[in-house]
Amino acid sequence: MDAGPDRTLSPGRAASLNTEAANAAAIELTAVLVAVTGEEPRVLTIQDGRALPSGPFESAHRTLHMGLRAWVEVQTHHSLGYIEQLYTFADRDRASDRRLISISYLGLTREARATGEEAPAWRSWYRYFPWEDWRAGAPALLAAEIVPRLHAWATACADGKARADRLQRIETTFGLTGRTWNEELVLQRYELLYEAGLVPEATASQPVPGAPMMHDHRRILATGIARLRAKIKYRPVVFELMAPSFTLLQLQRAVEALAGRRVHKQNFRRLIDQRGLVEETGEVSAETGGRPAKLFRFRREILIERAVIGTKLPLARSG
Amino acid sequence: MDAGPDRTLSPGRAASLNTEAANAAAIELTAVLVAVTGEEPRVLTIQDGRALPSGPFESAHRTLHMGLRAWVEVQTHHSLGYIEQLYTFADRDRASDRRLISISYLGLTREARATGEEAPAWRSWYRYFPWEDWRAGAPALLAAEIVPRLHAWATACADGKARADRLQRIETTFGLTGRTWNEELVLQRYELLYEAGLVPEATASQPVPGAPMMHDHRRILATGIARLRAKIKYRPVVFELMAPSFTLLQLQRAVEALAGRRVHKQNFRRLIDQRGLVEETGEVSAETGGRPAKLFRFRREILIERAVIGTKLPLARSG
DNA sequence: CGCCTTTATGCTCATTATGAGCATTATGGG
DNA sequence: CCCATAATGCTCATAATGAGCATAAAGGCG
Repeated sequence: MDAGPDRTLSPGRAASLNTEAANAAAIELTAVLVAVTGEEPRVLTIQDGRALPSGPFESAHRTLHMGLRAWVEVQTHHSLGYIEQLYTFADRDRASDRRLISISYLGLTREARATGEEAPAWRSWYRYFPWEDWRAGAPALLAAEIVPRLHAWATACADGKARADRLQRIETTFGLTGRTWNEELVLQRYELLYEAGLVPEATASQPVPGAPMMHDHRRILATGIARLRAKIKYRPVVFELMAPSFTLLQLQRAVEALAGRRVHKQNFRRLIDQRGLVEETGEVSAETGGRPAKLFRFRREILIERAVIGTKLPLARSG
Repeated sequence: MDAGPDRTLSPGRAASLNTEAANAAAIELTAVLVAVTGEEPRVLTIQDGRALPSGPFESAHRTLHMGLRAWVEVQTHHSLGYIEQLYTFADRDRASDRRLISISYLGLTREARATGEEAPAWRSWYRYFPWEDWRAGAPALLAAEIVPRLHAWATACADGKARADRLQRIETTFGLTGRTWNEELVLQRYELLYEAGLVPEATASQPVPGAPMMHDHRRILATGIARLRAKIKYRPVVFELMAPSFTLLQLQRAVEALAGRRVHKQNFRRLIDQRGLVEETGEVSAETGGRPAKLFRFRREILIERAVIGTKLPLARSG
């Protein structure tokens, strides 16, 4: 968009000016497919966990949504309960100067045997972001390694103003000194680490723990996790990750897996039935270890009954 | 994405398979630029209000954000305070079977003389969505025309199940029979009207009031309005639309203009200063008609102090 | 000048939402 | 029968939210 003041961008001129752009750009779709299995949030990967499933943009389907949905259902043998566009990355490629347009999607499903030549596999997303799992308290990794190294990076900054800014960002995104941990800042934390040269994608030397991915796939994954962590608080999307019937504790564990933190059990239950999100199936599950738990199912009707509802998480410090 | 089960989408194969796709797709950017002037939410349009500024995707800038920002600043002579990606539409064009990729952005700024050969002009967004302005109560248009015609459309449906679904959607998206109006459902309402054939974009006969736009620009605008209405409730973005100093009533009017509804004055003030979003400039404005109002400025520091803050609107039925 | 209109501000109150605990109830396993 | 493990039921204190009432400060006007 180099248009000067007299070169208004307009649909009418798009066709004629577009030739160069269309030839210079490559388009691909990238999917962040999430499932929760055994209290772990998992993401579908390929290439031995080094990439998200993605590919060229070509489809007989009328919309991207429909194309993606069809593809995922073939891959996972499960219907894709929920799908949402994440972000379109269209930055000029540093190497080739070619423009790569990457349209990313977030999809929620249930885990199944994925098949394909690229060895698709479900992996816990905390493999890529170990510092994001606070379910057992603050990860030791943070105080032991990440924060000191971030501080070192900030302090090494010559310019005083920039140094103060960096310190400020570290404090807020990682919830230090009095501030609280905000589980939604997944992307900001990753980008800070990237900027500080502490991830393999940015540097070769001495990265912080956490498996890397090809291209900017870890950034896309961070975007997906952040979006999902925000979304579960006001939309009943967790249910797309659950079996048809489940106990309230199973539901709670799924939420905790996604949020990376514990919630207060009784308050969680209060909230769930206040909103009328579930109904009893009439059966109970005896496999819980203690008193048998009632089984519930999601009241899918409410998706149409109310357009926007809340499933706010009652967040707590302890379990 | 016609990939069968054994044709995993992968980055590695993207380049080779991509040729056809790249040639078949045209890429353009579309901007929803918003300002608030004289208690009206306004959007920058071209072509006598029939289109949003948009154009081919070609830029010397490294990222789309940067390119868009530079372009808008040249056009509006104002810095673009806030910019965010809205959505990427990439549906197969009904006419040409060519794929048109349209990446849309939402930008907040302040109104200025826009110049250009396409006659850019700021227009109230309620020109395009007259039913979305509830500041003076429910628009008469709704009960008089829209709802009856939607009901007629639903009732004309032969299939009983589909008819019930349509009625249900009408009730919830328009907040009928006991439900309350949800100002965030801008897109859903527009799409319902589109489906019912009540907008000029979908049909030639007897559309409902509300100016149409070329292509799917009114849909993009609806997306932008919806996003902004949601955002002002938890992010202090309104300030990007304000002059450097303002009275609390001016701030409130801006929020009301965007939300399309009135808020409770005292509660609004309580909330604003609870969050510490503003500070007094020390001056007062005498042009308010009554008692002079203190002038405030946005405490821009808080954008870094806290990563996520709330500017929840205290919504009320009356002013 | 005193009254009225208009807007700015300060405060109170009822209700609801949220964060934390305590207590009791079922089951299966020593 | 005692225990550990969960599932559930309830209570309480505090914060957040929706509505009003009351007072203060200007300008316009008879």
